[in-house]
Amino acid sequence: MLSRRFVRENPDAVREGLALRHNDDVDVDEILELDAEWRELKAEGDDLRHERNEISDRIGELKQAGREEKAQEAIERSAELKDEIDRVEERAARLDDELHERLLEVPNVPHEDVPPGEDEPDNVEVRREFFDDHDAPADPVPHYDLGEDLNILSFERGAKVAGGGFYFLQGDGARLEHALIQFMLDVHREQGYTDVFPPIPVDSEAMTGTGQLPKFEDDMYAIEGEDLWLCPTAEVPVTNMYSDEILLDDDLPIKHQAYTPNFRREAGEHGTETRGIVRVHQFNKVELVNFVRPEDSYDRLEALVSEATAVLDRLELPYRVVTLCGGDLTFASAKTYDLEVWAPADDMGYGPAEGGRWLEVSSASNFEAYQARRAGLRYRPERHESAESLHTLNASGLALPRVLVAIMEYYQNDDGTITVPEPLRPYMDGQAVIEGHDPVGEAAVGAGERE
RNA sequence: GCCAGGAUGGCCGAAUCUGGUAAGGCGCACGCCUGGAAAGCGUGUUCCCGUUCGGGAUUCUGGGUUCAAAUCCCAGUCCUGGCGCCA
Repeated sequence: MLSRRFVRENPDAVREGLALRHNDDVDVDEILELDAEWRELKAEGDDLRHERNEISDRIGELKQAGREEKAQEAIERSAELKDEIDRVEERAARLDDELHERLLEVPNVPHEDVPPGEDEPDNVEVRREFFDDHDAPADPVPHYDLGEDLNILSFERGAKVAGGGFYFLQGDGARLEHALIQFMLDVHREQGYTDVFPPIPVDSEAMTGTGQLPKFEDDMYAIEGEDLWLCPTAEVPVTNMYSDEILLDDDLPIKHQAYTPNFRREAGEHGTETRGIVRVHQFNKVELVNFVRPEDSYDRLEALVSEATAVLDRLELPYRVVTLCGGDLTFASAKTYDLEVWAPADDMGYGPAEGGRWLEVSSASNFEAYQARRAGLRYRPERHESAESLHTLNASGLALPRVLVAIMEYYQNDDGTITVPEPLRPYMDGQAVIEGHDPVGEAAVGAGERE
């Protein structure tokens, strides 16, 4: 969250940031008024308390000296003050709570590099890789059809046990998923990342620390009867793992990677564009989380993008990097780059001239001190006596299902098989081609092909 | 789940029984001292308000008793140990 002091001293910067985001839910003037009123009441309450503290000290002295009558007078005065303090502070506390709640709903102020714009089409392309002589099949089958043809994907069975938006990976499909996870973890370990495996349920405090709560409650799965939510992204447990701690200057930068399943309700997000495994309720992801000194965070953001794209580079999948415009920027982020992989099968609106479409597989964001302030993440800078907020960043490295989509569509062969990208083969006992599996059960027998 | 013990500053730790200035140590920063350093001495090292200076809050959290709570009472959270259950 933004600090009270920052909002008080830079209201115009906050207003401009909101305008760039096309956010008109936040009323800065109202917040400033609340703040001014709260400060006035706090000063009043502090003065009253000061007076009462002095009287209280005197009572002790008078009692010691045996001057009961004087002491009794002071006790009466103290009781009067107590009532007055209760009145003033009750009002102050109400304003304080209100102010806190309002501030939790103020998004981060975008960095000056963030381009104007309302939505996806306004994002600015930074670079594009592997397009010059790409090797996509002429007429690729969409992953959802191919996956069921090969019996490596089953949506019906997923829906049977958990409902729509869940799916089974089967046989080589599941193997490819495992291979990708291990491959990504190995790539990032080479880049200096330390592995962590976090708890999957997270509490409300953690969700508030990274900014998912209070605004985005509807996107999360809640666990009934507990103050717990299913992890929507490893960003939540990993960023909060050092909450309310003070790290040493020597500890920084910290680079953690975490593989976790992620759960999102995605209410109202179903349609042709999300068919298959492009937008599902549960997906695996390797997440990169950085804790850095404030002065290093923008250099780190650039490096983070390279660390995430290294996976696509090694897989030789066509992709591009875009800078998100103000309107597309997420709540807690000051600047974000999206990594979009090319899925050639479905020619949809959001895609390159070659056809197909862009699929976001990672968002690399600098949150500056926004999350650190909410989560209580601090460090002690060298040659400073007191602790201050550090900066946090994260990027997916990468979200699995969409990478799987890209592989299935980009590396599919004319005979309906899929070539396993070279770097993944060591993780699949050297297997080079996914040929699919025979269907299981009576449905297979009655499938019609035989005379 | 049951029983017992515990939670004090960046860290360690005293004060809790017996309510009245949160001791001391370590680390770190600044200053003094020094040719320079070490040692030593002093100041500082959480949050909030206010211009220096000051004031307020803060002993896990929330209530209560009291003129006054780290201290007494109630509830909760977490940690440790023991028992139980369990992949």
